[in-house]
Amino acid sequence: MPKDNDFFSSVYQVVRKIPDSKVTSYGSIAKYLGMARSARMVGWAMNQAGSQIPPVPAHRVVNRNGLLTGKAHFSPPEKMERLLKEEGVLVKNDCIVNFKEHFWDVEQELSL
DNA sequence: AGCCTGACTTTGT
DNA sequence: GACAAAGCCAGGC
Repeated sequence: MPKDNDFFSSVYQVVRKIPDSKVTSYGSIAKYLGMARSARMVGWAMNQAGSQIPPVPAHRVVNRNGLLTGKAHFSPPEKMERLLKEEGVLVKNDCIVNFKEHFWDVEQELSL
């Protein structure tokens, strides 16, 4: 799957560029890649993130509401918010506190 | 081929 | 402000 791998690789690269204590949304990544209407594909890509080398910090990717929608897909679901807390991101009730402050806009940070 | 599901987002009621 | 529906692409059955 070389062709599709390119899209996934792009997602992984962007996610890896996310600095500590920062998070982003699937939509931002998708839009940056030109698939603004396919945020789900980003999530699907994250599904393979665990199989990628090096591993992708998928815990820094959340939905538009700052909700840890993908935490259930982690090895232990608690690992996601634990990692976020370790990086300085407060998580409460599976939601990121001060999400907009921790939000890392791909298009903005990468100077699109 | 057809239908259903999914780590999303936006819009309309 | 909350809930429902639609749009989107890919994969599994």
